[in-house]
Amino acid sequence: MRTEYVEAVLALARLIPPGRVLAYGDLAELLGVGGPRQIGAVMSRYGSSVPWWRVLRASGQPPRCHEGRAREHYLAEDTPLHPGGDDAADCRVRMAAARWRPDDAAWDRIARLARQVAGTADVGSAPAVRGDEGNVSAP
DNA sequence: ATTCTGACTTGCT
DNA sequence: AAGCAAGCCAGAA
Repeated sequence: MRTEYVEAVLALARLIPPGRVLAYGDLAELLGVGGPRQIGAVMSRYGSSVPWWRVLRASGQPPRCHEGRAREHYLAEDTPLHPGGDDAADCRVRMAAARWRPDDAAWDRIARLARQVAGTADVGSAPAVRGDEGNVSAP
């Protein structure tokens, strides 16, 4: 696993604002390299220094074996949680509401990171960004 | 080279 | 809603 990839993943994780989250697959898609499992591998090994709880499974479940610690952060950051489960260790984040939508400035940084991991010789291979797909469906 | 494994996803019961 | 199977991407044995 290339160092630049790790750095990019960690940098991207750091970009996620408090109270918001992103799925492993989202990070992989944003970087345009690798898959969800690669993100998971990076987070597992190097994620301790970044807000790892803001990176979770697409289902809204926190990383395995870290539900308890993750939940404390969610409560502290007012991350939207599913009702009911906000009492047990199996709390789930409401992805529809909590999923981070990067602003223009963030997109710029993300594109920079993507270019960085794609190798210096890429021809504007920005990630398959979806400009503004609606994912915030307010219930 | 081949097989196993994993902080994953998706689709089908 | 919950469990299962197959896909997927890379690193390790």
